[in-house]
Amino acid sequence: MPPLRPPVEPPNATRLPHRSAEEAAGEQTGAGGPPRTAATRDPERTRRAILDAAAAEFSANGFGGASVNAVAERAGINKRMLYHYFGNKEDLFLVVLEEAYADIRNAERALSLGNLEPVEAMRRLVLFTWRYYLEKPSFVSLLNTENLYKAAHLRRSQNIRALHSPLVDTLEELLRRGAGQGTFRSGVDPVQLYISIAGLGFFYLSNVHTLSTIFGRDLQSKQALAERGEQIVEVILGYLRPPAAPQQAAPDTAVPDTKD
Amino acid sequence: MPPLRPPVEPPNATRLPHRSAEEAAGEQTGAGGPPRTAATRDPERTRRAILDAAAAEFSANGFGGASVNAVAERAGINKRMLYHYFGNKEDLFLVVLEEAYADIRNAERALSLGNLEPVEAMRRLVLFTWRYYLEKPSFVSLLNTENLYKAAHLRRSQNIRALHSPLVDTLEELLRRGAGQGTFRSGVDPVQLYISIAGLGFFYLSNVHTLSTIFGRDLQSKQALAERGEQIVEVILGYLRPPAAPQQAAPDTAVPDTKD
DNA sequence: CAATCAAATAACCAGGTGGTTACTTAGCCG
DNA sequence: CGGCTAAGTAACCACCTGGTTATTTGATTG
Repeated sequence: MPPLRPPVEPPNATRLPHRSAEEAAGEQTGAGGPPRTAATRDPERTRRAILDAAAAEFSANGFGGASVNAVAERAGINKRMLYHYFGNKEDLFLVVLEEAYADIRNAERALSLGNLEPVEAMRRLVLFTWRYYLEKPSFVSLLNTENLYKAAHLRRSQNIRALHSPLVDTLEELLRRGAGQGTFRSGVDPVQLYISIAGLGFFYLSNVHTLSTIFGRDLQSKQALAERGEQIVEVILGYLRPPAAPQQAAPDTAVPDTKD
Repeated sequence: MPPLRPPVEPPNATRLPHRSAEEAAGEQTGAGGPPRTAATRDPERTRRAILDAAAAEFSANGFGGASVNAVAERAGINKRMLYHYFGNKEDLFLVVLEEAYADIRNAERALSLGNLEPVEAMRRLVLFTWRYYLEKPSFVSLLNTENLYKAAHLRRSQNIRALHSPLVDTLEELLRRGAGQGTFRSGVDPVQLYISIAGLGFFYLSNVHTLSTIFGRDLQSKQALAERGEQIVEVILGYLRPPAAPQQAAPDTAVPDTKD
């Protein structure tokens, strides 16, 4: 009896043919004898195919539920190659995780929040974070899986911490600027704030299936998702408004505009 | 080679001896022949032992990573009994989930928020939610696992939805009271708000291992946890403050609540 | 053009998987 | 007390698991 696995909706197009259409075009591929081995060797493409397949498999089934056999099949490669390139299941998972983190932090940096007006910068960061999770559900799932294992893999990573300090620095500077001009309350911890920004979206998406079920309401509809994005912005900016009794208003630009 | 499993810290005391101390006391247990079968039959205790063991196993390893052999071992019962009482792995998981939900909703109801002043009631709900997750990490883990499977088990549950409507009703009434007396902004959707309250704590705890790693900061210390609790209260109550320019203050109680 | 080494393959391994078959035994009820 | 059912046990099953062994083959390089 096959082990239960989470549902896979589309016949997932992640399994790449080992050869591109271009390359195969110049030869008689179909009619001839059975091509036992791939005609061309391409370590880079093989590596990429394994990583993509692994990301899909791990995020779909969790670490424990994922099967290296299935990864190899998805990638269209021999299982032995997976061990050749990545050593074992755990090391493969770590590489997938590291890539996922690098991707989001790079996209974040591209926002160039330092050049924007604080409220606008914050709004963009919040919406970016929400939309990133929305567009990359595999990222959400991978993090959940890794936390089930108490970050055992990630903790072995070398450069993970350096990857994240720029984010904290940016946020810190943003909060300082906002507080200086009186549009943000002061004394906000950037790490706590980031966890709030992330959590308001992450939890919604990560738990959308149970939440939809218990509240009897489709939380994945286009409208519901758009509403949630707005909601998160409102919560964060609403929280960041300075308290009614102004702590220390800056003499010049200190108009407490609660725009939006 | 044994399959990788998430770490288990203490030699988990969840495995109950099949017989209570009282019962065993009245007999010569130790010296005699090898007691092949339990001297007493107790379906209720067996059922309970299986459920407790299953909750521990599922939350520690996820659904896919959990092993029914391990559940039986933890519970100190023969695996066949597990199938006798619960049918199969999936049905067992569903019962565990239903129990977990019933527990939190019952505890919530016991708060009697209807009798409290709105701001105080909200503060208590927020802190209760945070502390519940904190004290029952297995609940957090179970929900994550169930969402990996797109709530396939929970969706088959009959009475799950009825279990949650009182929560929404309570929150709705709370928001109406608060808006009526001008301490909360109006037009807040109770479901969105609850997801925010839950998410601010759930995400922190669910992802505490990766977050601690990437930010290089122990987010599980007593102090950090206390700070987070305060933070969540601040974010929610900060958000709920009415906007600076009062929208339309109701002279009496006739607040045009745009509920939903 | 032979040597070399990485890329790739197929077949295999011990042990774990969810689930079952065949059986024994305790306790209740007529 | 006899019989029946539910509680309980041990051994087993086919299949899947992560990982390996032994081998072939493509491409580069001296």
